[in-house]
Amino acid sequence: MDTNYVRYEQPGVTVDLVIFTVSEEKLKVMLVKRASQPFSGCWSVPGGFLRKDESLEDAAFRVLEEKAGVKKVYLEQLYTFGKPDRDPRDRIITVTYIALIPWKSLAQPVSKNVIDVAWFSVDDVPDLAFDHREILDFAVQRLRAKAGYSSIVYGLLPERFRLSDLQKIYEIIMNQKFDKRNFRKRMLATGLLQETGAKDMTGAHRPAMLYEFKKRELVFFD
Amino acid sequence: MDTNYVRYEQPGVTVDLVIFTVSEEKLKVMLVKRASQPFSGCWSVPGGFLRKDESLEDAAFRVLEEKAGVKKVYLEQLYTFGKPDRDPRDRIITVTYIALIPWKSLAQPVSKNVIDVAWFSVDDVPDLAFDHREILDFAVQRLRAKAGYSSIVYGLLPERFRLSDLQKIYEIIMNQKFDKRNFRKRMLATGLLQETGAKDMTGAHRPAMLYEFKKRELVFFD
DNA sequence: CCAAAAGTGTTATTGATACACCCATGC
DNA sequence: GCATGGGTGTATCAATAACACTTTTGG
Repeated sequence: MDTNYVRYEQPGVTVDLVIFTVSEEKLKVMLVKRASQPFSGCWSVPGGFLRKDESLEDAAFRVLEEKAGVKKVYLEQLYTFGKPDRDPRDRIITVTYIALIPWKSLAQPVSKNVIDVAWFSVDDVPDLAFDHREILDFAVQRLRAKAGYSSIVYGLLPERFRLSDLQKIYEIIMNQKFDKRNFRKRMLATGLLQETGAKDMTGAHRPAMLYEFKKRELVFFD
Repeated sequence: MDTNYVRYEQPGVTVDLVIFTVSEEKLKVMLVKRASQPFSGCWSVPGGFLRKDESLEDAAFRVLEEKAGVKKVYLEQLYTFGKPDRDPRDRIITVTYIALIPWKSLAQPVSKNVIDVAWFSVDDVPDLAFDHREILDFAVQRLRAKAGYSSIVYGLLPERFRLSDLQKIYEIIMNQKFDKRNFRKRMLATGLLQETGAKDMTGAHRPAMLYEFKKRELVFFD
C-alpha cells in the first residue's frame, strides 16, 4: 500500500454471501428478492454494506444471521468483485463469501417475511441482479473443487450423521455416484471421523452408526 | 447486496501485490520502502489506491508496471483484508494479488530509484508495514499449496526453459528435492509441455532440450 | 416374512517411488 | 580426457477401482 497516490473518490464496499445447503437431493442456494432500486423485485444473493468498525468477516456473519438466522456455520472468503460498472449507479466493490448450512439447522422458516427469501437449486436459478450470476457460478465451482481435496463438505452436515448421509452430500455436490465400500474405506482412512456410540433408529431397517467430524475448523488448502 | 442498510462512512480501497520471483536458488518477494506516513521508511509490499473507472485487476496491473516495469505476467487475486484497525489512520480495505515474474524478465534495474525497491528471500524479510507480514505469509502458503496441484509455477519461468530449470523452481518453492527421472516422467505426462526444436547451448556440457508451456493461461483449481 | 438401508473383503489396476549408468558438449 | 549437467528404464510398493452378499430393523 502506498499513500502517495492521489486518493480518488472511494468506492462503496459491500459483503455478499453465497449461502449453500443441501436438501431434496439438490445443492441449493439462498436468494433474496430485492425491495429497492436498482434491480427492484429481482432475485439476488444476500448482502449488505460494510459498517464502520466491523471487519469483513464480522459483516459476513451479520448478514448471515439477519437473512438465515444462523450463527456458527462454515464461512470462507470467495473472491472480491470490482468492475467499475457492476452496479449501475455507484461504484461498489463487493467482497464475497461462501457459507454452508446443514439443512437441519434451518428448521425455522428462513425469514419472517417468507416471500422474499427462498432456496433455489443451483442448476435452476432465475435471473439475478448485478453480477450475482457470475458470483454464484464462481462459488459453485469453488465448492465443487474443494469438495475433492478438503473437508469442506462437513459444513453441510449436522453434528452427527450417518456415513450414507456423507456419501449422499458428496454425490450431490460432485454430481457423481460412488461405490459404498470404497467410499467408506476412504472416509474412515482420513482419520477425521469419530464414531459416536449412538445409532440412528429412524426407518424400517438396520440402524446406522452415527459419526461426528473430529475437527470442524480444519480445511486443507486454499 | 442490499441497499436498504444505512450507508455508513465508506472505507478506502487499495490493491496490494505480493510479487514473487526466483533467483539465486531462493523464492524472493519484491518490497518497497515507504516514503510517507504511516510507517514511513518501513518496508512494505507494493500497492496503491484503486482509481475511479479502474477494475481491481487493472489496478493490480498498473501497480505491477509502475513498480516492476513488467506487463504480461501471471496475476491472481489472493485475499481481501479488512480489519478495522489494519491502517492506524483511515479505514482501508485492501484487495491483494499474487504476481509471478520470471527472473529473466527483470534484466533492467527494478526501478529508477533503486534504493526503495528490493528483492528479499521470503525466509529473510524485514519487519513490514501494516499487516503486510500476514499478507506475505498468506501468499507464500497459497503459492506452495498451488504448486502441488496446478501449473502455477510456469509463471516463474521464461518462455523457453530446460526441464532442469522447471525442477529447480519446484524444489525451491516446495523446499524439497525430487528424483530427476520421476520428475521428468510426471511433467511430460501432464501433456502441458511442448518441445521446441531448440537446445540450450550455454555451458560446458551436453545441450538441453528447451521446452515451452502449452497453455500459459491454464490453472486447475481456485 | 418382506422391504429397506447398513455393513463388510478381496482382487485387479493404476499411479508413485526408488534407484544407477551412459551421453554430449566446452575447455 | 575430464568435468559438467543431460538424458534414460525397470522393479517395487501404495493407492484406487471394481465388484455382491449378509445383517438388522420396522411393519
